[in-house]
Amino acid sequence: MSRQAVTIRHVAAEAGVSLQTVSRVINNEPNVRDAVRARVNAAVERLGYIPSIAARRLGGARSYLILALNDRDRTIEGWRLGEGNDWVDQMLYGGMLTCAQHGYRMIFELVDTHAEHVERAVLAALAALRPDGVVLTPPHSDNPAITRLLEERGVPFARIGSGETGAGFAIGMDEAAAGRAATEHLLALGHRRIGFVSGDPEYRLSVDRRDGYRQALAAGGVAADPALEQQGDFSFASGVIAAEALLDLPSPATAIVASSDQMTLAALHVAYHRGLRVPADLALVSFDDTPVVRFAMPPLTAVTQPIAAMASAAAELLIRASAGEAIDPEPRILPFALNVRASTVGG
Amino acid sequence: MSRQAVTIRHVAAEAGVSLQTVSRVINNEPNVRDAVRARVNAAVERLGYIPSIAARRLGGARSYLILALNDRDRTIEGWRLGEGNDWVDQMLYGGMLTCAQHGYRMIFELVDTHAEHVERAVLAALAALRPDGVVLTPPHSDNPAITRLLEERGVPFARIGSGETGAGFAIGMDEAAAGRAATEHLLALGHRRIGFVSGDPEYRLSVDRRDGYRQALAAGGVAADPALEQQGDFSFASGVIAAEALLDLPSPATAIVASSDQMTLAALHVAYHRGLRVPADLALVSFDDTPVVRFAMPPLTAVTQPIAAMASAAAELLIRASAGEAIDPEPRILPFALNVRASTVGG
DNA sequence: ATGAAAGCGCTAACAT
DNA sequence: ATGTTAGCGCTTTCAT
Repeated sequence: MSRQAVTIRHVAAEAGVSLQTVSRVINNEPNVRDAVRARVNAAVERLGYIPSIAARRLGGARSYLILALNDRDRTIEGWRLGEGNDWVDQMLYGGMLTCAQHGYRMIFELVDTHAEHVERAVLAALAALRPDGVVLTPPHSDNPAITRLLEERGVPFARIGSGETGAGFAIGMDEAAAGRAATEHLLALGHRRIGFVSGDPEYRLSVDRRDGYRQALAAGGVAADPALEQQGDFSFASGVIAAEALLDLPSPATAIVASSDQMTLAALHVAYHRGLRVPADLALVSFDDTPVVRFAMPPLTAVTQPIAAMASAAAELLIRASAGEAIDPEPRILPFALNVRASTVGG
Repeated sequence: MSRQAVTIRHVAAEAGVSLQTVSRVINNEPNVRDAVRARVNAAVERLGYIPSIAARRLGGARSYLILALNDRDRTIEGWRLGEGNDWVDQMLYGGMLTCAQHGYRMIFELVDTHAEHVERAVLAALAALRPDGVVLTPPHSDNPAITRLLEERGVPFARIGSGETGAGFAIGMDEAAAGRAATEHLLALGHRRIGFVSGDPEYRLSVDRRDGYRQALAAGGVAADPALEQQGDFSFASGVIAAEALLDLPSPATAIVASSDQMTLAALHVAYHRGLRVPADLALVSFDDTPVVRFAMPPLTAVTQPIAAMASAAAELLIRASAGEAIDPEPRILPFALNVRASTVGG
């Protein structure tokens, strides 16, 4: 299939108008009489005409492509391990479908945030694809090397999971509020020794969630104990170490909030091996709410990130922005949910 | 960013050669002196030149795009439910990375196999993207409306999970052998009343797996009992019904092979509610080996589909085929694995 | 409201 | 071995 079956030229001939008129019709531009418009649309329908995205990009200013950039190492590791992390799926769920609704396509790429030449990788994708917009996911969302480059180039972009102001559309959830909600839930259940396992500090949300935890303790009149705060990196292994530490304290934690499902699963694992009952001896609250938490024994209470909704909002904003619409640059804060399950109540 | 920053023209000027020579160098074509080639490559490097994929498609015959087509309803349902099905992830894992290695990109699209106009949807994607190859996944792989269309158009395509011969590269695993292996595993453990829950009959593999089950029983000298064969559709709900039926038999099943993780999880669920111990009272073997089986209690013995490997092979074949290479049309049968876990042995 | 001409960044076919 | 000439299928001026 080297030549396109039906081009704008065929449609123009079929409808008896110029190429330009066909172009106007398929792009919903003004200055076409209704009768002509109908005639062209009929010809498009009859011939089954679909514009070539390559030609549209080359001729005009738009590519009808939205580029989604994910962290290479973490994404591949997730795929390789098959831990059930569905970040990518949820992003596609929200992003792809919204793009499709607007006649756009989402192209998904992996970029290594740590490479000396992040810029090279991003520039290569920009040059090859010339997307109308770029969706950044953590930790790219707060990577100044990337955001600066996009800003310089004038490419509209969205930062998912970032509450920071600055160039690009920030779309996130209130991570601190989520940290508070998780902690308040445990306080309401009567817990006073609540441990917190934070995530990779490279991720801004790791700090925000921990701050929420501290706020909730303070508001609940519970003195902060630095020993109850452990540093993790989202991984199962780091969760094991953190949980061991929290349970080895002279006055051990009776509840743990961990910043990722894998770390919470690790805490569950540690509890099991110590003969602790969950939630009776140790209550657990997780973050992310990936599928595995529903299959854990007991199922885990967890904070849900609205990933699909964030991706959808990002795509929508970028498409409107690239169409020249002026858009409110304020950060969009999307609601999270705390799904209460048997790791904190009943069981 | 309406105009491209650096084009082939800039490179040509920088290197002091014609556009054509630059084109030859970036496409690794012959008839360029080493000295000139080096000069051009230096200019490319210095300017950070990356060819526009749109221009390449328009000018030449190749788009450097591989299109992967998945079933719309099932994929979206999987995303919505968040059951942990990682088919899409594994496909991207194998497909995207292999494409990237060859300078290609994989574009992922959803097509409803049931629509009266499947052809319309596929044609639209072909016309808009003009991919160099198409990867079909079940149930598209065996959908004649799609394969015929691709064949007519001369678009190279691969059929993942299809053992059937015909146009396109068939890349699958030996589903019957997998059904046999699962059954033999149970026979070896002494089971004689082995139930089988098949998947959606629209999927060819559903039939193949069941045939393998029958073959293993026959080879093991166990008489087939039609009551031990239940029809499911891959879903949890259908698995519950099937498991209830198998356990309600006058002579109930002591082991069940179910054609999807969700159906096996359903059987586990039913067993739990009936107070049956797994594997002591009921042994379970699953198909797919998605992440959730590792988190089930007990973890499930399961057959692993080599999805990433199949997607990788598909991408590789299509890229080579679109480069004009003559390729052996024989089906590629990739190895599966039976991961033995506590739902059949020990506990 | 419509059309004609030019050109986007590349590659194919044809020179040389 | 290298350069020149035409397009590819659209959108963008600019005319009318």
